[in-house]
Amino acid sequence: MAALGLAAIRADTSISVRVYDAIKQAITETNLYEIDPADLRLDERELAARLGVSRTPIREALVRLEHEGLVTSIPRRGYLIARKSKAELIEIILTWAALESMAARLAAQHASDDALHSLREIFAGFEGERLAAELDEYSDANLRFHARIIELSGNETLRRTAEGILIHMRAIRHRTIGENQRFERSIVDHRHIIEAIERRDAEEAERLVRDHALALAAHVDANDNDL
Amino acid sequence: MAALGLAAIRADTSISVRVYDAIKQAITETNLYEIDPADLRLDERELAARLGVSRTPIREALVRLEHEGLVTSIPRRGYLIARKSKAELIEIILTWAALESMAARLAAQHASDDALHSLREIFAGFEGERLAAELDEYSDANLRFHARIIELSGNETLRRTAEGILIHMRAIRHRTIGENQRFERSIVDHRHIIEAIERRDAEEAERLVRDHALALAAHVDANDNDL
DNA sequence: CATTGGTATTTTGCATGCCAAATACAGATG
DNA sequence: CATCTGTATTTGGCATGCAAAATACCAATG
Repeated sequence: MAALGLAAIRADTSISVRVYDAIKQAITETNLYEIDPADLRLDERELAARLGVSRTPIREALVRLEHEGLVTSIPRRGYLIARKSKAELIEIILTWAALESMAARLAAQHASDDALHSLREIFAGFEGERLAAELDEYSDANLRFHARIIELSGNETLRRTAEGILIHMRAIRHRTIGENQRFERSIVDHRHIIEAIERRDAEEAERLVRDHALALAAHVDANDNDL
Repeated sequence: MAALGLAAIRADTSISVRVYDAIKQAITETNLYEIDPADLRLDERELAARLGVSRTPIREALVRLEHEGLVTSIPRRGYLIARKSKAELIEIILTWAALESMAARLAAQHASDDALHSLREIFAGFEGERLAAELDEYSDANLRFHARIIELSGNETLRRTAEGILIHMRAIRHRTIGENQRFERSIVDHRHIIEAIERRDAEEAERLVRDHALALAAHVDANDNDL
């Protein structure tokens, strides 16, 4: 009986988490900086009507999203999609730098060789001229690389903490990777990071990841004045 | 008219946030590791009755608390106060180490001299024998010190991210500070950290804060086997 | 006596209704 | 014509009701 190895069926897709996912995805896919400010407003009743549910799960989802900083609540006025100022974007990058650099340290110390190998695979196929041609795909790989370092730390608390910030990093990457020759610098940095982790040099891996992120912060600070 | 300097009255203490605060405080003040496991259960109706409100704000508060990791939700079963395993406590300390060390770097770079001065004031009066006598107060000062470093970073995103972890740190501190001669080591570490920040040595401040936290993690790992 | 099957009870998840706060707007007033 | 005031409308906050899921309990059966 117990030999069957059945996985528990999870009917845990409650309406409120589906609403949460739907709103989160909608926000992620929208370029927040090119839409009418009036569209930033999230009307409970309208959301409920469009998703075909009542207002209760909508409100629960909005409470969660507010906690992640994706929406802001104005008491008695409702919810707005949160646009980040340039100063806030820099704060986000620095916070991410803190978490990812610690993750790199932990990954170098504890992750298995097999797990580390997955880091190289992310960039497999992105060599030389292909890089510039498929910038969009590279930008995705870029994000996956940094998220993977967090995962390799094996620290679930760290991962969950970083998860709430990753979505904001996504928006930043898409807006900065295309500029000048940042991707050349980027791919060199990544190789050095991988090498440091693979040789189990925790201090160096931590330092490289932090400096890589700090450079991004400095870049956003110097450019991107249209935020 | 505008000369009166009136502060906007904030009726923003909605019931749901007051419920949130009340439950959070109740959890914080309880020694989770010495109570009957049956008392870990949070009954929506009971909470609503005891706080004199309906279940709606209770649920909103619980959703927030779940996001912070203070309670866990079991679908269709309700909410439980989350007890942390020893492994989870170590994860929490390492995550805190990541955030606080970055905060120390930023504080050394950007905080004003006046602001930095507040770091010394926290430990004013804790000298020599008074230390051992009033361990409880020292433990509080200890926490305020580390929280203050986060604040001095001037990074609001970092502060909010760390806030959700601080409450777990509180539980850890209370359980470890009393052991052997940790507080002697602790107060020396703190002095070095303050000095590094004051002399604007960002790299060293970051390193000292991180190592201080890593030492705590190692201590919990080696001792505290009764978790 | 152990185990299974069914029923009652408890409890969460969602829907809906009401109320109060905030805004928008129009009319009045100087 | 500008401004102020009162009213209507919109909208979020909370209470409550209902249904489904999960458990607890009990009886029936081998």
